[in-house]
Amino acid sequence: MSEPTLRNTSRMAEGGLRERSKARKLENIRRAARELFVEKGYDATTTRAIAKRADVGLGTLFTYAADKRDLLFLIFNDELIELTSQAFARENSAPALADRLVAVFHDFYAYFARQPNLARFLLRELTFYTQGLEAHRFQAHRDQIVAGVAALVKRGRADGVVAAVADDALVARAIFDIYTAEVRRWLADDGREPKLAQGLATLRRVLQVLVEGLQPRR
Amino acid sequence: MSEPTLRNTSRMAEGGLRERSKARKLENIRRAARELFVEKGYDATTTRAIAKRADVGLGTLFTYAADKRDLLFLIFNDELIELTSQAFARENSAPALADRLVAVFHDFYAYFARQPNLARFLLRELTFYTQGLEAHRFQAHRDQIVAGVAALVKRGRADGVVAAVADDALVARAIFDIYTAEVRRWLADDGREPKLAQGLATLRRVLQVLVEGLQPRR
DNA sequence: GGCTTATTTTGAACGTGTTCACTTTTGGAC
DNA sequence: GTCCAAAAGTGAACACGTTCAAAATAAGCC
Repeated sequence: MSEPTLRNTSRMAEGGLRERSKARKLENIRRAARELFVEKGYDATTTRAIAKRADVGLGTLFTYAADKRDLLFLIFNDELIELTSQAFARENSAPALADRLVAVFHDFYAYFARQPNLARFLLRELTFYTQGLEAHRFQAHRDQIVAGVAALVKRGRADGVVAAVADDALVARAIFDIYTAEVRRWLADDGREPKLAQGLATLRRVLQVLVEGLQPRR
Repeated sequence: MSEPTLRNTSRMAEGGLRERSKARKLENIRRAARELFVEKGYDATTTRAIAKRADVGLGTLFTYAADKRDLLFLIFNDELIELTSQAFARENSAPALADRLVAVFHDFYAYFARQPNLARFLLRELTFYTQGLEAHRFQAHRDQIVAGVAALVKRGRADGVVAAVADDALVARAIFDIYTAEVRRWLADDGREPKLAQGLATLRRVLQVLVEGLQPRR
């Protein structure tokens, strides 16, 4: 009665009906959440509204994301990862290290400037973001940025523009620290519309302090 | 009929009944909130519990603080301001600038290590904290820390341990950027109990990168 | 004292994020 | 096709932060 061949065929069926419908639901949720977050902002978007627009039950949301914050990163992790690979892909050989760094961070600044309100929530919610289905992915992304900066530093040594005593990872850490602090300050300062050029100019000035160092020349 | 003298006396009466009872209520709320935040943490403490312990109505809370976050800073602004003046008051003339800086930030690290869970919330909630009755006080406190660091840098120039091209304020900003980023990382990394010595050692290493600079010596 | 006005207090009511006991759907065995 | 266990979906229910119209209280004036 049972036909092994047919059974196999139906079994595989592009991952099965279940998986396909799960993927479709996830995509619906993604789209609905992105639209609403961008339209109304993070706080003003309710989980009920997301569920309604995605055409799923309210409870279903929380099988795809641990909580509302996780829902935010479900969306923006993708964009941030894409953004990071773009930022580091571009060739970049300015004579000054500070300019090479600013060129990389420019992409992040531009991305945040496009949606400053949402960016503020991103930066706020990522603080001590360790629990949640998307949290690990975000942490990995973060490490990748630091690794990219470290690679840039290494290349800088080869080019003779970097001659730090500390190892590349530690230098990258100092650079990343300054970036994270400055991007926060930039978005906090300019109450409503942050100016891209101004933010990058300030970032460059502070990075330049790091490049030059503080101690007297011997 | 009316006696001017008496009228004046009753009018002043140590600020009047109303003001005294307001001050007493505020003190009750402060105490209740501090106890509960320390006992149970920020999230687990409900505004209803604070109101109950302070022996006031629920709505009354929100005439003394704009929201729950503001309630947190109503308490910790006092401690942080006190902490800051202590941290900068101590005499401090180590030969290396990095050590002078670490000595200042040591007090902050120690304070956070004492209550790491609450510290995480403080650092999380202070991101883009501009609205609320206590927000302005907090921002002022923040500026005071940066100003203190700038003064320390200035003293460093006099002692010959600092010879940066950039002005003091900019140098202080770079230092403060590294501090804020590192203290966050420290509290995030060590899942449960952050190690004070380890955190300070890491901070020192990153600050040392700034001191030494990145560019080749000529 | 009484009377009026301004200030302060209050908790019921609202909208929210999240949970969980229950229902529905699916995949596979016979 | 029929059945069963497992997986996925669901919304009523809960606990919470916050608001606001109404009540209570204090101040000032005669």
